[in-house]
Amino acid sequence: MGTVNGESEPGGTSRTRRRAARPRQGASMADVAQLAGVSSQTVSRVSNGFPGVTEDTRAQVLAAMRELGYRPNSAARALRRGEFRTLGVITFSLSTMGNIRTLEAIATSAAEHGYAVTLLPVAVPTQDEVNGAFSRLGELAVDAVIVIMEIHLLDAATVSLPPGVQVVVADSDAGDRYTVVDTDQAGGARDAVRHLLDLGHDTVWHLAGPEGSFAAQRRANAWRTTLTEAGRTPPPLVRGDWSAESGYRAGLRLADEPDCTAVFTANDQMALGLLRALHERGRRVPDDVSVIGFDDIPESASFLPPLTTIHQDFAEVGRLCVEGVLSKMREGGAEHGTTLVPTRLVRRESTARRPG
Amino acid sequence: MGTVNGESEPGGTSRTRRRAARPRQGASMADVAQLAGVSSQTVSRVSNGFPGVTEDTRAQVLAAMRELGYRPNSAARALRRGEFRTLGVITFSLSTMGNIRTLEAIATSAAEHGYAVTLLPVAVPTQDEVNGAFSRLGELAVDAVIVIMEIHLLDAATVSLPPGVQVVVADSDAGDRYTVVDTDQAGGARDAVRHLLDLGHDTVWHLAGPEGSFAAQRRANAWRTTLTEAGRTPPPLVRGDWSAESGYRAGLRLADEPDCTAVFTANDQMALGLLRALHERGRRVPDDVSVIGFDDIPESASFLPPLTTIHQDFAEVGRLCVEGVLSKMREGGAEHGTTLVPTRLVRRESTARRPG
DNA sequence: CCAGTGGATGTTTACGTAAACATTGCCTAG
DNA sequence: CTAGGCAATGTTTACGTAAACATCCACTGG
Repeated sequence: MGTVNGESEPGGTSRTRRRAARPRQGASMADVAQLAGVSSQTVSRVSNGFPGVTEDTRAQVLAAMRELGYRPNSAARALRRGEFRTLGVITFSLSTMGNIRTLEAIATSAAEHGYAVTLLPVAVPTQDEVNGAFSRLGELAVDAVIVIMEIHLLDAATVSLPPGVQVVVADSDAGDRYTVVDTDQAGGARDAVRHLLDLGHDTVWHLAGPEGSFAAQRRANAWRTTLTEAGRTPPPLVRGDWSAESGYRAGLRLADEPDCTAVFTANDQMALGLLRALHERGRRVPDDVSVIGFDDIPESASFLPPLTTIHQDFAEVGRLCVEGVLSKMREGGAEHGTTLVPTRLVRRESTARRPG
Repeated sequence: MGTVNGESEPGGTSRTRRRAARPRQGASMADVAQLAGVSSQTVSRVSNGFPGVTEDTRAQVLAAMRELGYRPNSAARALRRGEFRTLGVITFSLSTMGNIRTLEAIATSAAEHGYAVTLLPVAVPTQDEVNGAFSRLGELAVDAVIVIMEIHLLDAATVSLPPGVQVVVADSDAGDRYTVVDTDQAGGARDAVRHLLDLGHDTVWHLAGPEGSFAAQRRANAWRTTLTEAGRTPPPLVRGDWSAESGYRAGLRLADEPDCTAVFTANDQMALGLLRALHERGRRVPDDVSVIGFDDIPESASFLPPLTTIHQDFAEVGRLCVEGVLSKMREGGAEHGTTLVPTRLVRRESTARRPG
């Protein structure tokens, strides 16, 4: 390590020593300016694409930049401009496909706006962990934050944000306290139930997600409400845990319900398990039982039969999160509210008119 | 825009105007220092937990920090220290489970080392896009880069990194040109084949991944080599595209091969489809046909029957990427090489002794 | 009793950039 | 022909932090 410096050489100027101490520094504006024979301000103008520079001068500066391999120092930029051009994303693990797709869309959309994305993973969804993520945030180089997290975790956290840092929350329904972007869970569930009622089914069974999940709860509520409003009696709720395996177990039970001709499953994975159980029990889909899912994961088009489902536009959610947080930054807006992203019914082959 | 300034007011000092122009700035060290009645250097010492500060003074400074809601400005810090404490991750979309789990482990591990993670998504895996990501990187506030990408995409790219930025590549086999951390694909495939041979099967069929994938290629090569070394004749290769649907189609074909008693599938999704096809054709697993997968996705334990598979430790890959890149930064090492993360055979119920 | 020592704290400075202001020189209108 | 104006470029300064160096003071040992 020490051998690199060559400190034994006595004549080293302080400049040389500094360089040696921080070898990763590249060329600065001053270096480029000197080589190009202009002032550093002109280099800055070229670097930022500002007007007021002759074509000749610009070319000369660009040449010098290339020769020195100049890269603007983003720390100095951020310090000078007072902003980092970076968005922080707090998310509880990347375990669900929806979160990931949302994150991906956020990253892409942020890049389009010239923003980078910094990830703040929360390993365990405890209150402490979430609090920790938010306080670490204070020291982090971000201008705004997007939280992808169910609201009950956020609720528990003592959220204290650095001044001037805006927040948008995805996957939540706390529109009264935060700016929220979310899929229209209720609308999607309503469309699913209505689709089955329109096909002539007397009622619709529901295979719900776990109790802890607000998304599951909202879908279940909308299912119940829609049935009640249509004058039907909601059958007993069947609960899974989002997994295909839990859908399979639920399916074995539902296969034994003779008057069960239509099932709305709270996600596609559980629908997959359900399809398998019904198939094993000799209940044909869609001839005997219609099944509709939720999410429209890539595989659902390849299920047997291809699954009718409710498409969620995660990409749009991510995009709106970014736009929302950027506009809040510009306008300093503090007002809350929820932006709902509509779902779309995707008709495939797992639903049909009521038998008989 | 101009209306915000209130420029008509004549008496505004330049200081006031500056504040108004950048309202998001919080308290600085100077502010804390003034309130605490100490110098800003002392605040710096407290902020960084340096010794040489009386307990009294420290308490006073901390109180002042709390009162003003002081947060260190990370841009100024980065500028001063010459490093960002941030790792960049370049990845081609977050479409595969493996990449995501690796990314998650990277983020967690980086956080443990006091580093943040910035995401550089490459929307389309074209040469231009990859090049673009690498050049954007130059302006980005990162000290080092981890690339999660198959090597042929990286190969095509004209990779020019800013000086001093170290790189580690995951999911690749270019150990001669980069520092690589990867799952031991060949070892895993070999274990899978040997497991089936040990169970008495004459030979092992292989349902491979798509031709474009190096991971698929390495698994297929190891499959062939292991069979040949054991003196068996490799059956014709069957190719899928990683999807369950392609596994199902392949399964329908394999079900008609009477001497196919053992199949090594290049991933668990295809194994799922294969299981379904075999079930439909009345070929019992594992009684008639043994099936082994690769990856050990969470669902595979719930397949019917639970899938014997090769566990990939994505978390370990991510962790090693971070450690590797950090140690390269410390030591300025330029030497390349590949670190292999071992796989593990997970015995469940889809494999059994050869029938008859 | 005083020089010496070392811990606590203060002062100066530079990091690289870009805003604000200053200067130069050429072109045009009167 | 010259004042005025504008485009191109240069100079100064501050952003917030932390390293390096300077200072102060209390205590110790001879």
